[in-house]
Amino acid sequence: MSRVLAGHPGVQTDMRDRVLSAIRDLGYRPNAAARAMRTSRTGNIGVVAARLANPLYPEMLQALSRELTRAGHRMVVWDVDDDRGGGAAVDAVRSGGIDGVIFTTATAETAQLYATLTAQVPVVLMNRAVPHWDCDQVESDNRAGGRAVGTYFAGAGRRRIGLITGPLAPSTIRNREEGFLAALDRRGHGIDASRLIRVDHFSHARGLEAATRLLELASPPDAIFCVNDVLALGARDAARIRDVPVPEALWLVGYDDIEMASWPAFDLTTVRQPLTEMAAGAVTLLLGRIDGTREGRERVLLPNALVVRGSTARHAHAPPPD
Amino acid sequence: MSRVLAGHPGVQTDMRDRVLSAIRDLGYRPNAAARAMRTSRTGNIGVVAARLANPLYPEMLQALSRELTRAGHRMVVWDVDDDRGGGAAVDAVRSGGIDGVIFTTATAETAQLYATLTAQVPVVLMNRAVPHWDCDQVESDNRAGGRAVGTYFAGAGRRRIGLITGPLAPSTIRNREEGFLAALDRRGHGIDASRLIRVDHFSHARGLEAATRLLELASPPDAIFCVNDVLALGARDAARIRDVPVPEALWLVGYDDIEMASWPAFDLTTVRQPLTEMAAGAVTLLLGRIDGTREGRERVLLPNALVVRGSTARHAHAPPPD
DNA sequence: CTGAAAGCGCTAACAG
DNA sequence: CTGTTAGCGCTTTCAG
Repeated sequence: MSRVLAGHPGVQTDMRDRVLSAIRDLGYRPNAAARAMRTSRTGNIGVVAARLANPLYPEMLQALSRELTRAGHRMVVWDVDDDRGGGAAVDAVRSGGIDGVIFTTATAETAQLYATLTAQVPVVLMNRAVPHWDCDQVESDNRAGGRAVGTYFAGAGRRRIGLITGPLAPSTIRNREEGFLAALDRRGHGIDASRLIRVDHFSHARGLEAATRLLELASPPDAIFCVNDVLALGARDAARIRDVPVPEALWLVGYDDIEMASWPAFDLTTVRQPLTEMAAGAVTLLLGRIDGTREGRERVLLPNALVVRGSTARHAHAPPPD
Repeated sequence: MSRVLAGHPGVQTDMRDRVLSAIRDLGYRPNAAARAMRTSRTGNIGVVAARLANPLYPEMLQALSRELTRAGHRMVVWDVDDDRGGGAAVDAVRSGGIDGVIFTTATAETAQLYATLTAQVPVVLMNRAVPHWDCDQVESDNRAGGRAVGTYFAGAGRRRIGLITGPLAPSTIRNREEGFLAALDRRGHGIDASRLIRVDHFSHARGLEAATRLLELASPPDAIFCVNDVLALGARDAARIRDVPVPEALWLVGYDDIEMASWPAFDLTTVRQPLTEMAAGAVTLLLGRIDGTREGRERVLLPNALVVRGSTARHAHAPPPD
C-alpha cells in the first residue's frame, strides 16, 4: 500500500488500481503525525517576521506563503516583536515540529535565537543578511540600490541632500546607507552631518518627525533619501503639513516599493525589491537543504530597480545603477 | 516520567526532582510528532486569511499570532487568494495536522471550504460571520457602526450623501451598509441611487475610481461613507487629485481604523474594530472547543467606536451609536 | 513482485 | 506511589 502511495516503481498495474480505488472509497488520508514521526519531517516551515504592521512584511509573507503552499508545505508565522515569539519558535523547532526556518529579520543582535535554531534545523536568511553566519542567505542588492539613489540625486543637481536612516543592525539599512553615501562621496557631494538623522525605529511617525526637523533647518535639504518607504511616507506627510511642494522644493525617495508608495497621496519614487524572487529563492534553498539535495552554503544577491514617480522630477533622467 | 511532565498530582518530591534534573541534563525535549500521534493534537491552529496585502488582515493576524502564541499554539496561515490556499488548508486539516481553524474571510460562497473543514475540526469565524453556519462566530457590531456613521452624517446636516460599497457576500459589508442606510432612512434622508457605487473588490484603486465618478456628478455628494478604509483612502486621493477640499466640501468616513487612516495624508474619520478583543475571543472559543470544555455554539458581538478625525469636521458633535 | 512485522517516541492504562 | 507495557499510523525492512 505504502509502495503505491510513495510512487514506487515495481508494482503491478491492477494492484495499484485496486489500492487507489480503495483509498478513494474509504476517503483515506495518511495521518500527518504518524508520517511525521516515522520520517521526522512535518512539512511545517517556520517564518520569523517582525512588525506585521509594517507593510513590507505582509508583502513578504504573502510571497512566502505562495511559494511554500506551492511546494506542499505549511507556513508557521512567528512575530518576534511579540516577546514570546522567539521563545515559541525555539520550542517548536526543538520539539521537532518544524523542518526549517526562514528568518526575515535577522541581525547580529538576534545571534542567540539564530544559534539555537540553526543547531536543530536548516535556516535561511531572507531580506536581511548577516555576513558571518554560516547559512544560506537571500537578499537584494541594497548597496546598489542606495548607490542608484545617490547617483540619481547628484546627477540631477541636488546639492543640499538629506538622509533619514535608522539602526545599523539590519544589513539592509547599513548597505543602503553605505551605497548612498559612497555614490555621493565619489562625486564630491558628501552630505552635511546636520542633514543626517538616525531614527530609533521605522515608522511613519518617526519619518514625519525627522523630516520636520530637516525642513526646519536654516538651510533645509532639497532632496531626502529615506532608507525605507514607511519613513518616506512619513516624510512626505511632513512636507505636506508644512506646505513644502514636492518635488518642486523637495525631492523624496524611499525604499521597498510597498503598495502605498504608488498611491497618489505619496506618489513616491523608491527602489523596488524583487520580493517574489527573493521568496522563491529562499524557499528553494531551504527545501533543498531539508531534503539533503544541497550541501554548500549559498548567498544570493538579487538586483533591484529604481522606480521613478512624482516625488522626484519625472523628466530628470534616472541614470543606471552604475 | 510522563507523570512529572504532565504535572500529575501524586508524585514524591525527590522523585520529581531527579526526573527534572535528568531532563535538564540531557536537554530532553518531548517529540512533537510522537505526542501528536498519541494525543491526536498537534498544537497547530490554521488561520485562513485573504489578501495579506490589504492592511486590515496583517493587523488581524498580528493580534491572532499574539493570542495563539500566548496560549502555546502555532499559527499556520493560508492565503485563500492564492488558488492553492483553500486546497492546502483542507489537506492539512484532513491529514490531522491542524487542531482547529479560524476563518477571517468566510462568506456563504466559501461554504464548500467551510463544510470540509468543519467536518474534521472545530472552526471559528472571526470578523466576517455567516448567519446560518453552525459554528462559533466572533464579529464586531458592523450594523451599529454603519448606523453611527449614518446618524453622524444626518445630524451634521449632510444631505447629498454618497456610499461606496462592495460585494454583499461578506457580512461585514452587508451589515455596515444596512446600518448606514437604515439610519439615514429613519431620518428621511434616503440616499439617491446615483450616489451609491458598488465596486467589485476592495482596493485603493477602486475607491479612487468610484469617488471620482461621484465627484463628477452634476450634484456631487457632500459626504461619502466608504465601507472600509482601503476604499476610503482611495476616495481621499480622488478628492486630492480634483482639489476638492476635505472636509470643507466633502466629508469622508471609512471603516476599520487601519494604521494609515491616522496618517496626516488621510486623517480619516473611521470606525474602529476591536481587533485584539476579537482575536482573543476567537482563540478562546476555538481552544475551548478543541479541548472539549465547551459545547454550545456562541456568537460574540463586540462594540466598535467612531473615531473622528480631520476628514469630517472635528467640531461637529459625534452622536452616540444610537 | 507482494504480505508481514518491526519500531519511531509518546501517553494512558495496568500491574506491582 | 512507581515501573512496565500496549499501541497510536505510518514507512522501511525482511520474508515469502
